[in-house]
Amino acid sequence: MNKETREKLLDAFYAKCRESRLSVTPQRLAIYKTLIGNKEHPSPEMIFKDVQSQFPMISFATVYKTLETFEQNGIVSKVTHLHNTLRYDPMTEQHHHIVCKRCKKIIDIDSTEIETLKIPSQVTKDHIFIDYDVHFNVICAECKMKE
Amino acid sequence: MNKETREKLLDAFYAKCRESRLSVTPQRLAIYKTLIGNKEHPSPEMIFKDVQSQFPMISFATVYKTLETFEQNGIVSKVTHLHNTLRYDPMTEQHHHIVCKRCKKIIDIDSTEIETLKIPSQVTKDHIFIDYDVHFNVICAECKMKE
DNA sequence: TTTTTATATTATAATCATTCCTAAATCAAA
DNA sequence: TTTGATTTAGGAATGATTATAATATAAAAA
Ligand SMILES: [Mn+2]
Ligand SMILES: [Mn+2]
Ligand SMILES: [Zn+2]
Ligand SMILES: [Zn+2]
Repeated sequence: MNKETREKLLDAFYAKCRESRLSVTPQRLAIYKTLIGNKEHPSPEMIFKDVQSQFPMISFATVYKTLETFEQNGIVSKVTHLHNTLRYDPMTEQHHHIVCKRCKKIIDIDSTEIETLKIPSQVTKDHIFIDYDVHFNVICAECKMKE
Repeated sequence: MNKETREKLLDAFYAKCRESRLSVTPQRLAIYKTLIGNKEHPSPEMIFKDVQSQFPMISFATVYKTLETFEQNGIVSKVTHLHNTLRYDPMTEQHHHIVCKRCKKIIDIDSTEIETLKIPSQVTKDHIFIDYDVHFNVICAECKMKE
């Protein structure tokens, strides 16, 4: 990643923080800098270790909290859905799901309702393709009402 | 769900167990029966509670182990991906991922490589649609080599 | 049917990721 | 600068999952 892209992303970070009324603390900046250009989709632990080298006093709780805050303000995104517990399905044929972000309800999608994706060459090229899953993230009717 | 469908699923269960050399224990049968026709995509805890009512001595470990065994033998499937730790992404624009089932490596897919899905009416009908994610599950080159 | 042997189960302890808590520190608005 | 709100560090607490080891059981063999 070149210097200008980096500068631009940093500027955008400051802008978003201002917009969202988030203080730009040294910890937050360090965490964000660790993420810029990071293609690993890192876990909180990886980020913690990374930041720790330049910032020995940082705490785990800060990393978790900061990432959560960043996500809520559109500064980073989460790759993992339904993270807190395992969920099983007796239906083993490929099908896809609607997932409520609030209550974690999972609903099957009618297979006829969704077109089949062509597998990108990037997938087949270097890897053994197994299958793919689509999650439609929503706020369900019940959760919508509760607002 | 009618009786015949149920019978058929149970027969298939016995067949799969025979095929995979899995003993059909009362616990396994009870767990499978709980799953038949279950549309909730239940967690191990939900399954445990359900089975417990007819099988008071069952242990949590049995439920976990059984579900894992079932999954490895194609008897049930897991809805949750990348379940054990959170993973973050500095790129907030919608894009999709290749995920290695073994090492949990996550790779971005070139947006130009994948067509856009039409949002099924089932999704928009009752829910507030937010976005969707596609995970291509693979065994990556490195993991393939290690075999 | 009995014996045998591998496999499965239970109960409990251990682990791991994540969240909670609180006093102290820091930020930014006035 | 003062002030009030926000953020942090550090450690304890929680909750999900996994490991362990002794006992029980299923199913293959005799
Ligand atoms: Mn399903
Ligand atoms: Mn990504
Ligand atoms: Zn909901
Ligand atoms: Zn891999």
